[in-house]
Amino acid sequence: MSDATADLGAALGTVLRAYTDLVGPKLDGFPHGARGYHTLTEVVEGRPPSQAALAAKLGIDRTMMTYLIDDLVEAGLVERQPNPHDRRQRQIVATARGLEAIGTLCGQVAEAEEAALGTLDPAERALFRRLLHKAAGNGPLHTAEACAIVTEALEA
Amino acid sequence: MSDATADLGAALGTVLRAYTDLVGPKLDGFPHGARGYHTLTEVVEGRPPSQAALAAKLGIDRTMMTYLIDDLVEAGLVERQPNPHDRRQRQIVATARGLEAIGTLCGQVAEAEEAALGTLDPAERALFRRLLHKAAGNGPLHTAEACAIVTEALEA
DNA sequence: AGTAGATAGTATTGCGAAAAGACGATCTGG
DNA sequence: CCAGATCGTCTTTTCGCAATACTATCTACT
Repeated sequence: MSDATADLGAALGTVLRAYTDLVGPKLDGFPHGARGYHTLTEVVEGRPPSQAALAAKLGIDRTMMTYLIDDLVEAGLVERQPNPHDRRQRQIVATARGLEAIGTLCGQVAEAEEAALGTLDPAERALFRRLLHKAAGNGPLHTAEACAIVTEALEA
Repeated sequence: MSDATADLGAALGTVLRAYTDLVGPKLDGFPHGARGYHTLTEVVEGRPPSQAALAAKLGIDRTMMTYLIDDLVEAGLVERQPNPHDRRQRQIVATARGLEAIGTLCGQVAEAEEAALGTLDPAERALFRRLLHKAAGNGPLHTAEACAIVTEALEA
């Protein structure tokens, strides 16, 4: 038994608050703040997703995704492209400007994230990230490539 | 550099969603859901806190705390008691019924929390909890006592 | 003492985000 | 070819939450 302390939720909330407090300001001008940034990140890695796929992945309603994509398009960060295989869907692809934005921001965001884990020493932070990713059901560190993908794409 | 993957927020959100999806139903009838439950938990451990202290700890506005406490009082789970040292404050104390409620629920909540960490094996879950608590700035495992405190108090 | 400023709790108001429902377009299975 | 499901969009409604204001009380400074 021991550690099943039943207050995981409270701690989770506290850390999430630290996250939004520290990361939020870095993403101030960004369309929908952290949510918009996460969306763009999700667009970059992997195949161009449909809006429904994005909504499912980010856990938001598909009716919201419409407006979110609207604003990302308006900011010139992504484009809607028809999917030839299914004309109901719109594939969301990042523009050059979108890649550039991530390239600029991901460093600052990573920095703020580190600060949000301030009470953990570096080794613990890395371990925490690893466990968190696994808990989120993402591949071991499959997400680590987001920044790499961007910088690589920018060079091309 | 290595692991500073800048998507801690997304993973955090995913895990939090799993948490609310699994724990939420268990706390369905509870006054303000998980938030009310966390509040009551906070009330039980440590000295009877003021409403402002609770609000600060849980990261919610003090204007909300009024209604939250109102509903907990109405449900007979806590009481407002004047603080003799500061007559502006109301000390929030748990009633017998409140203790009983936690005693009944904390097991179910802990179970649901474990499920929310489903992709982690038991050893990883314990480690994750430990790191999360430290990241949240709570003492090493100071929170582990909540359940223990309750069961102890119920025996008295 | 006495006054000014801060803090605790409460009541009221207004706003903005998000879900619900409906709709046309399109795909899939029988 | 038809029924049902899915995708994206639009409209409407709901509701949580913060901002504001007010009273009572405490604290600090002079």
